[in-house]
Amino acid sequence: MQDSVDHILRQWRDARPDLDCSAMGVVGRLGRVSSIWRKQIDTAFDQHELSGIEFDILATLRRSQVPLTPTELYQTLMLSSGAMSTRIEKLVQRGFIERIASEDDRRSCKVMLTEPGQQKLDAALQDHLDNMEVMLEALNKDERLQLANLLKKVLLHSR
Amino acid sequence: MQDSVDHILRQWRDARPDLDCSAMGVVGRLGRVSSIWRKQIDTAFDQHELSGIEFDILATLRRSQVPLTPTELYQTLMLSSGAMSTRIEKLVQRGFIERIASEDDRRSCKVMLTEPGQQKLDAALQDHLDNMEVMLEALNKDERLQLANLLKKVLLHSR
DNA sequence: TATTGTTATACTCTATAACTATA
DNA sequence: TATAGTTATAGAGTATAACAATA
Repeated sequence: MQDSVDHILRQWRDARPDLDCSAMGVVGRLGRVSSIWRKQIDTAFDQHELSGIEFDILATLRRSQVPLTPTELYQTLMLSSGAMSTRIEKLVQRGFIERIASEDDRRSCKVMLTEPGQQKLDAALQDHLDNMEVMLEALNKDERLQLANLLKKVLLHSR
Repeated sequence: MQDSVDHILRQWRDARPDLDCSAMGVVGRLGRVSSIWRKQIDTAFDQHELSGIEFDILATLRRSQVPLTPTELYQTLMLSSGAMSTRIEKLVQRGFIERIASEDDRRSCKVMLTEPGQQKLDAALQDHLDNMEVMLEALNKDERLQLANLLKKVLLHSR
């Protein structure tokens, strides 16, 4: 069975038989899966009127179980402080989070999930989990574990 | 050995012990690897003053070995016609591609690599291949094949 | 002086749709 | 009428840096 990457690899073999393009078989496929999954994930978030980053902010707060500062959030989610401020403000306006002024340091604040924010996240999270199960349908339990372990190996090496 | 996704999974287990978040172990890791690799790939392209899409356009023309129409290019690379026109014009201005008017259909044209364009692509491609070898360092031959095959299984199921 | 968080600015990239020329 | 390709417009998202308040 041939996929789109096999087709590309064949074209390269014809056009540049001198090159070893085997790495593309891995990197190219991972990029394509990521792109397809990204769209599918965003479609699920769309139904809750959340962007991927808005979901990530709410989810980070939810699983931490404690309020976090904007600085902690932008460092965790690898965004600039300015981009995080804008995102936070939009979520505040929609009533999903609140800023709580710090008592020790009057420059700082903590960002906390509101009750509607938690409900919004929990609903989106459930759909997200269901969605991921569909995305993984092609693989059985053992293959999922294999894939996770190979990716973990790459991650631990990259860091 | 624990990676960042293990940490997130542990947080979810504490905050929402009722949920099965195991799919995140696969999908989350794939997203992270993709994001890390994407940056590393773009860094290599940057050194040749090419964006990822500009590289893709030149590479598509190179491995096809024949001129392609803008329509074929935007369908292959999944961009809008407008976005493709803009990209093509920039590459024409830099002398990497040329538009050849069609003789049969005067609305249409073919996009062809110039000699400098081919040299630019070949240089960027060599660096890209070297770069991918580094990205895959963590995995041996057999593991790379396993990873490619698992991803291919996902791809064939998604299509 | 340094740091926290916000705001203003400018930039990149895109899709959409209007548009021209041709089929 | 439909199609190929271009152009104009507007929108989303970002990083950067200027900024105000506080440490």
